[in-house]
Amino acid sequence: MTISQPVEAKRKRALSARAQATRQRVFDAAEKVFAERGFDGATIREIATEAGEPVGTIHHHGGGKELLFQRTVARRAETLSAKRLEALEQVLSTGAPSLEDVLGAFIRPFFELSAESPRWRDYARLVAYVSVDARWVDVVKECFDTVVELFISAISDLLPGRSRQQIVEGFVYSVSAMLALLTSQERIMSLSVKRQVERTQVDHLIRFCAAGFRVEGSMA
Amino acid sequence: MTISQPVEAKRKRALSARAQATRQRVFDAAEKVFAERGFDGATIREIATEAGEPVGTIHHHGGGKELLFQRTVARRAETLSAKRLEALEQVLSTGAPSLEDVLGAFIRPFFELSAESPRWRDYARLVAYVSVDARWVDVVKECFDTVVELFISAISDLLPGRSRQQIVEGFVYSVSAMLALLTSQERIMSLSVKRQVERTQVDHLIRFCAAGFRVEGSMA
DNA sequence: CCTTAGATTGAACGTTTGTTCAAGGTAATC
DNA sequence: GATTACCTTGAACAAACGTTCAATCTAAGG
Repeated sequence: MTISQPVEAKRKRALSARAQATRQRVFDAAEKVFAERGFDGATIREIATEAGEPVGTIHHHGGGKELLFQRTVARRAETLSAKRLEALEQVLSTGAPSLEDVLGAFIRPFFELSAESPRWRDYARLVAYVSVDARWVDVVKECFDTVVELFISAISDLLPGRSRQQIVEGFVYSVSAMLALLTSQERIMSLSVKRQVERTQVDHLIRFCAAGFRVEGSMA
Repeated sequence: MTISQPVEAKRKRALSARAQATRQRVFDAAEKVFAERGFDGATIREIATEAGEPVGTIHHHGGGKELLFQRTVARRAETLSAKRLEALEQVLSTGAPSLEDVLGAFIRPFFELSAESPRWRDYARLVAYVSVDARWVDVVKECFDTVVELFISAISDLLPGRSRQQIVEGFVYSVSAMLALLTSQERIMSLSVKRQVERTQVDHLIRFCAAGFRVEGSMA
């Protein structure tokens, strides 16, 4: 017996260019359909139609509906986290960052990506969906908690004396407000006039959250 | 032909005591299951099992899955709206209400009801579910917009000079933060220590939102 | 070249889905 | 007490669901 392979058994073969393109079509379609209909409302067959692939292919690349969903959420998470981390480091390197700077480093990247591509808008809605369903808490933790922890730490440094509990609560409020602006423009619009998320709205959101963080301590 | 009925054809007969009890069992079960699994994840059969009724009864009282869902959302809406309205009038009658008073009149009733009964906690989760899904915007409007309009108006009075757009945005952020506290305690807890929504957390939420509203105008 | 692991395809399977319906039960109304 | 309208019940149905699988094709490794 010749030892033609390392002891660690078999290595995964790399995806061919065609297979890689197929996989991307599958995940793009999954992202769109999951964002529109949620996990339970989406069907493998609708994803297959959207992707222009037969149903078997969805299962082959996705590994079943549940795993496909988790992978779809995870797929863009690293890109988003990297952008946030870069923005945070940029802001911390200035020496004396404001609360608005730090919150902006978390919030702005998502809006920038959303402005670039409708796929990122789908992803935003998907994340909002995931955040409201207790069933995916572990996926959310896996995807985002490392970076969230760094931001919580950075905010704590800016607000000495606040308990971790208070910082976390403020952060949860900020994230839910961010997702509300990312996804429920329709509701804002139906009660108002505008047609699109504008820079001023993101600025408003950031100021709103920063003020909320700062107020802690006053009042009975 | 004797005119035994008014021109307006047939009148609905009142529900018997038994039928009323059955209907309540149906809606209580629907509320619980919809809150746990969402619209698409819930099944009529699980609702039937939860209610201890045969499947046909669910359809009879609910009028089909979609109508049952809408009715389940609407069922408690009036109670909640009435409590909010009462609190708002109470606060406005004092002459010089603070922003915290007005926001508290909107936010506190939901937490008070949640503290009273697990059914209201189910309802809170249901409302959170509904708020994130564009498919139910009309239901949300129908159920809540009248009262929301009054609160927006009251807040506008307290913050003259702010555009309606800004007030609406702030209100949307506040509502999403409120729902986040109502439903995602698990997430707050997993990053923190506590075990229950406490009065101090509701106070914190209200101060957070009020500060966000007030900050508008400063900063570039 | 040959070999072989993976990718592609779509028909088929067993469940579960929301809904329907006809039969029987209950209680208001005259 | 007869009539009538509604409630209750569970079996039955067609459609849609996620998944499986054997056959076929593609292309990388030797």
